[in-house]
Amino acid sequence: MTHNEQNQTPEVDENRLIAERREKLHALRGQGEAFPNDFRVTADAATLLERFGDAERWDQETLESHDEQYRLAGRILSRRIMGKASFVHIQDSSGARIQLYLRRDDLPEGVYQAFKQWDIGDIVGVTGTLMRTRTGELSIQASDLKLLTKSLRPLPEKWHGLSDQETRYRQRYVDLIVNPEVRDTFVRRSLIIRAIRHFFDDQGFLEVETPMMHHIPGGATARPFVTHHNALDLDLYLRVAPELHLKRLLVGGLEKVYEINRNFRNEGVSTRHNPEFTMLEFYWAHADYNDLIRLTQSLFNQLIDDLPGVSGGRVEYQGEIIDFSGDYDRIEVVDAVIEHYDELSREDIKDADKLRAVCRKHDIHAEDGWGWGRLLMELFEAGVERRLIQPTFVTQYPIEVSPLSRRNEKDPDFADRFELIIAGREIANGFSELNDPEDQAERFQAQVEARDAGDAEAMHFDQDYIRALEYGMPPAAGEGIGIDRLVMLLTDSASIRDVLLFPYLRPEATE
RNA sequence: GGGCCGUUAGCUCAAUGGUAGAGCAGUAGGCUUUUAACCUAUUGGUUGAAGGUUCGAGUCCUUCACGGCCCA
Repeated sequence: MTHNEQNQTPEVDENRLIAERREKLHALRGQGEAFPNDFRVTADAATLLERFGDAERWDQETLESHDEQYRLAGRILSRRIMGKASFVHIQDSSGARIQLYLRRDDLPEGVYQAFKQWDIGDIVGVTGTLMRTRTGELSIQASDLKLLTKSLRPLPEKWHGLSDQETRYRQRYVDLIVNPEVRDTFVRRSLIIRAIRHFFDDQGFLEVETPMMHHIPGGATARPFVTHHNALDLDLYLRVAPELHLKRLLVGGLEKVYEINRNFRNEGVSTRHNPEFTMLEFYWAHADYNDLIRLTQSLFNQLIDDLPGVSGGRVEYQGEIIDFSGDYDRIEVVDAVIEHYDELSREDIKDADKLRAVCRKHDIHAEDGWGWGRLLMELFEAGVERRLIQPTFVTQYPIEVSPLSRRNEKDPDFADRFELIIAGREIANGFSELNDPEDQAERFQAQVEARDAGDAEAMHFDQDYIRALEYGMPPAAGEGIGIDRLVMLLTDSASIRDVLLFPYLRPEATE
């Protein structure tokens, strides 16, 4: 028995197709270097198709006189062998597919014979000139061809491709090879994140990195993952949010900071939740939540405008047209709830018994220990949130559910906080920051009491954070934007798994 | 956590409780402008796992695993 059960057992799914390819590989080993790395490309498929794609301007005659040699490397996706000539489609690093025309007599001695033994999935290097076929497809007429990597496993079928969701997520590398739209999604994700960085850099924010491993989890109400440091014999938590560290930086005088990084929350997995996910958080001294709203709106206006394929700030998401242009609607939580629940009036809002009764009436989950603030939010989430399709800033959240936010000066039971709701989902959450160390200590204490009463998501008391506030944190505002959910919106993806290269899945059953 | 659906050849899918099949891929042969190339022949299965019912189970029942969708 192996002493490391985590490591995979040897391959057991070796089938006949793989065995045949393995034999071809063994033959290759006998003929010299089987995995050469001396082929260098001079062109890529997308660029050639872009530049020479116009069939009128670049007809066969013009291409012949162009007479330039190109070297491309890519994976064979399909083959049509017609005796002493063949057509092959390869897909290269650009993601585009280009056809090769191979004629025995154009290639060095023996190359064509060797090629006929190669397989779909093999990676090849081709040297040749451009041509246009009788049916008008821009192709490369090969003068040389080299096998760069032998593929041992057959690719999914050329026509139906790979559609099994589980295999697509588990073997994303195969999904990326055969489903071009998957590649497009992740290219777009990268563009979005780059644009966000660019925006914040432009606004004078400093990108920082704060710890992923915390002694005291904090910054969000969520269950953390626990891990263990062996040498120090110490339990550590994977961070649920970077908030408290970023605000320590405000104390330290880094007054405009942002971080784009992973958070980890120990909760269920669904089409909207992955145990690890990417969050943007940014903090801005001498600004309040109204400044954040303005900044967020300009971020979204600009981001969506610059995105390829978007016009007029409109994006289609799952059949709904979402308009990101202009100013977004604003509504206070209380107004939204009163509007939606006829039986509630403004005077009832701080009446927990009344709210609890309304929850019961609408079959909304409510726990005994919850105060009016928490109940109000349950009513909001159950009845209102999913109806907010167009971007909407929902403002003024109860203090009970906002343990790190600054109190509203007119009604200290509420926080100067907002969430940006789009397509019925929370996309951003921001607020004026609480920088009163004594108030913060009391709020931590309330969280600890909730923990003791059984709320596993409640926060811990972070003494060092209080100490930092006691040195004085400048008045500030801060915000978090869920990158995965944003990318879902902007790639029309129904599931968070479709915007994560390697979404979390349970381990595959072994044997 | 609950409900519904799914898991059959490498891939995509069929198969009234009664002989497990097709297309693509593969293999062998033919074909020097094809493009889901074509023509001929042909290989390939622990039907997710384990039990049960039955003369007989891919199909019915139970449990489990994994996945999808919805709900909390």
